[in-house]
Amino acid sequence: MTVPSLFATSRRSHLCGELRDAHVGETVRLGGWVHRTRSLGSIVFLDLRDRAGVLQATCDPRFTPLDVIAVAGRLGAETVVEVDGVVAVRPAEMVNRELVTGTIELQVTALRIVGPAVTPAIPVARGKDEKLAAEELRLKHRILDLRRPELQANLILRHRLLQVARQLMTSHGFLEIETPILTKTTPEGARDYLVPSRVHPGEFYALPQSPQIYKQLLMVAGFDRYFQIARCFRDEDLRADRQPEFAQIDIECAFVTQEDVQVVVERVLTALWKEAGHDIATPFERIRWADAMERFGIDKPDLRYGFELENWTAHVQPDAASFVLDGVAAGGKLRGIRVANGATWSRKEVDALAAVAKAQGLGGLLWAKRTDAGWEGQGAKAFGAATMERIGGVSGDLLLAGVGADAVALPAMGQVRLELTRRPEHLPTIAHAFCWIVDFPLFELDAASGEHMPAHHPFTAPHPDDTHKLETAPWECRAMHYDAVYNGNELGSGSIRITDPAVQETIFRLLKVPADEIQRRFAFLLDGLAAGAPPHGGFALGFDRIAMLLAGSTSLRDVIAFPKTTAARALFEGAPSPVSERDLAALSLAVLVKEKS
RNA sequence: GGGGCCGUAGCUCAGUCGGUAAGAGUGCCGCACUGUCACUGCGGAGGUCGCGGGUUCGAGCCCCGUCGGCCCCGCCA
Repeated sequence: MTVPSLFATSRRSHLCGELRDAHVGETVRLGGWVHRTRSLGSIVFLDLRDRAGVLQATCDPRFTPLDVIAVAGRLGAETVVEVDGVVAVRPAEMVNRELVTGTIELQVTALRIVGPAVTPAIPVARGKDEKLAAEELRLKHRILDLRRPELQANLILRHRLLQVARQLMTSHGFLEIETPILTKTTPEGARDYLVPSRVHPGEFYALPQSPQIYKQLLMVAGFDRYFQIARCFRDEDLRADRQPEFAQIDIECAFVTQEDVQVVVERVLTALWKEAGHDIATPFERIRWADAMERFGIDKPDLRYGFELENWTAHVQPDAASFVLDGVAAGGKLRGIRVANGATWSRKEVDALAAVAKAQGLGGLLWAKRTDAGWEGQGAKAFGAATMERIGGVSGDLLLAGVGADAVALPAMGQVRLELTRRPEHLPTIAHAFCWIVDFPLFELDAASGEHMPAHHPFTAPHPDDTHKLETAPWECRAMHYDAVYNGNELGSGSIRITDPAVQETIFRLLKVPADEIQRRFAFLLDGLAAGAPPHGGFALGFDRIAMLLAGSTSLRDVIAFPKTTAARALFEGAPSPVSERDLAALSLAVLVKEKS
């Protein structure tokens, strides 16, 4: 007898999928779902499935009562059964190498149907080339979809990652402290989910967009190192990598510098990647925000690829086309990308890239191909021979370029670069490319309103070297704000916070937040800062996104048990849904729009 | 708020130029089968072509609207 299974209960001895050669000869009792059946008449094979895997249970008249074989032969998929039997070695020629349990099988002696199942609306067991059901159906019949080994593996991985994060944080002296879900609007700038108060008619709680203010107050309260796997809610339009509710590994610590926080975050990420089977190197490369924009045209560069942006402005010669000269004279820059072996691209392929650049607001994408015969292409004409000479290139090169102000040309060329990295012939040079983006601007211009907004949130401390600019040139201030970036994905954001009430007031003044609004929204934070606040800072990691990346998936829905659709609906449970007039009245609410029929 | 793709049997899909009777695979039901592993063989049932309107002698196919799903922009860290 081997060691008893962790999963043994009064009704079973093991999980189906945990049995191995070492269990051969043991009499076991199992419970599981009928994954598939193969009835040969007198012999029936059942694939029994549970969260540990699939095991073949064999019903054979040599060891199985005939009435049991009869029942087994008519079992429908997804029926829950309990079986008794003996673990046996399979004959050598009957081994199934595709199953972890493929060298053994269960010789069934008894079988009970404990959970009859209607025919599943979408299949759980799938053949090798069989496609998944439409995602709409998978979300509607989520319990069936969740039975699929792939999603089981994803949620099991997610669990392990959560435990690793908790363990790492705890071992570094961080305290897990929960903060309210029913709270007050927070400063992230997304739309809030609101919850009406019954006892205070006309008043609403907001669900937290993050525990930002609470975690700062916990520092003021003396808890020194805090973390939480925090649920956050943002009422914005969704994407494959955005859900209306999501989890953050939320971190805050006192008496720290930016580097202290980064070390902790690097340790968390190292532990998480390790748990998923990857060894990564620390410290991560630090890239200043301004440099990231210059080199990659984006604040979350994918460092697995080259194609860095080049500044060719100084190469422009007087014989270049007038729109190039005018663009440069107006303060624009010439930003280019060099694609080795790109000269063989078709006009159609280049035009597709140009469309990407134009969609980003660039006037047009200039291109030039270098062949043995020399330069060709509209870009070569627009620049002129002298400029092309100075830009240089070797035969086979494709040069791509855009002229314009940094605010337009850099992001546009950054998107062109991203398109280049997506081409199948461009393979990543490394698997895991982490970096820190540091020295973000404190403010950014909001295109819609023309007003300055906090680049991160209004509690982010100005960079100490720029604090003196707060009065003279505030929009040039850099911030103590840093992002962790992985393979072109933003994993999280953090900052050192303002602890000087005078600086905080200056920021609010610059943002034109009216005094009464400051009082209404942030008094409890400002009072906290006045009550003796330690220097502090923190970070928030997007946990779902990390789980998605480590699961090798491209959608958050694959790592969330019950996710929402892109229209923020829950198809499985049917939320949101209308409520009765009575319920509305109790909340002193009235619905203005007609219900959809 | 905007753009794109999709919606035909339980599931995955085909359905040509608008034309007689809307098909396949799988699943489901029935029968046979003692070593299968996406078992096999034979037989059968199964359709509001998402929904509503329009054009037409005639619509799964064309047009308008609408609902739902996915992807993207805006928005959102």
